[in-house]
Amino acid sequence: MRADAQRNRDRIVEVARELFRARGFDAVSMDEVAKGAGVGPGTLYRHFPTKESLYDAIIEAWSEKVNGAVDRALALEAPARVRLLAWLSDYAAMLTEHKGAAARITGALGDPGSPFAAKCQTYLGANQRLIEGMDSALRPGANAMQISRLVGGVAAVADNSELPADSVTAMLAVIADGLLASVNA
Amino acid sequence: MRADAQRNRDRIVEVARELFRARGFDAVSMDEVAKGAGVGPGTLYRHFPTKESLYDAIIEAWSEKVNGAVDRALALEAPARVRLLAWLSDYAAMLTEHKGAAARITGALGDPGSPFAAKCQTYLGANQRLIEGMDSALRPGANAMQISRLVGGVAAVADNSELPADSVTAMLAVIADGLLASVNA
DNA sequence: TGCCAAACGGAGAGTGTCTCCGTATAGTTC
DNA sequence: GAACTATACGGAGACACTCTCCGTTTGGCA
Repeated sequence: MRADAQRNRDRIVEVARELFRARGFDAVSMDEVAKGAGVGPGTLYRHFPTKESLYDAIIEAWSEKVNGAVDRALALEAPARVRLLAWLSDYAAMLTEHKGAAARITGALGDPGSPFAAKCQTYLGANQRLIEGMDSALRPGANAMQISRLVGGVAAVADNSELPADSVTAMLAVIADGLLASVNA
Repeated sequence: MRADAQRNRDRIVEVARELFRARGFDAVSMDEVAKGAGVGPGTLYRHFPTKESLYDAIIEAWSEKVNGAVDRALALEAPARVRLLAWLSDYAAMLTEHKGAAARITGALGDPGSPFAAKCQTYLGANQRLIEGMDSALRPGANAMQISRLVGGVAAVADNSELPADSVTAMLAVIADGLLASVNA
């Protein structure tokens, strides 16, 4: 890649990350990103053929964080409930870090054609590792996809309504206890 | 209201309901609704100043269904878990009846300025009635808003990903068991 | 220095929500 | 039934957005 192209790409990602974080995916227009980065719309679309692909580039680094969070949760010397809740909280926090991300990523969980497909695989894999690491303390039937969707739902609602952290924690606690419940009916 | 205006309004609502149900809120344009109802865009906007207000008119009748569902759940001669799950399932089913509704309504839960504010009050009231009718079988801290959001989150994910009914039921079961869990940590 | 593949950027196509305003008509009054 | 007026109609178009095309510019190399 030519030096000027690399420079422009970097500036676009930087500007877009800040704009998306502050105001959310939908509320920021591509023209705005282009103007903020000092390039024309054509240049922006040369680097990122769709708005979603730009978004994907922005959350690139997340995947790495995910596995770290699972490792931390599994390494805790604590009851299953605490370890589970630690992971769910980290997971939800990562999903709500960027406005609009939770709904978008959770919606892409079952769609191999999505631009986020690779990230979804990382997430699902992380949940799978957690399940295996917890040695069937979870209810029968609990699986990575289900957990991802449950937490994704909570995160999407939290993001959408800008809920305070303790509301989110309380909802995640309900889910954690539900996942740990021995089904009795 | 003049007779022709009433006729047009009725036709618009009828056409829009069918279009929204089939293809979802975002995928249907107002021009399309206008054309389908045989009126001009100006007429459509005369009756419904925003797209959301049209949506609100369409889901008008829902509120009545909600209280019926609570009554049915409370009247069941069955363990708390069964009654709770019955209500959560009904609630989620109503939210996913129209594509896009779950996220929209759940997002409006805490926003008094939303066009859906009245409907949200109905939903919250229904959940409150359920809580009171279940005589504190629920975990401490569970409240109408929290339950609405939890179920809304599941419904939004289900709607977004077009999940089969049994997946939704499984997720609601997790939430129901979580809500019934005696918090032990 | 000259070349050219690569990158740039802006005009504009296509689509969406919503508005303005001249025209048509329902309902009332004589 | 005719005239009148408030009400409703409908389409052109303003404005915003995503994304494309293509003539122009420029970085990197021989």
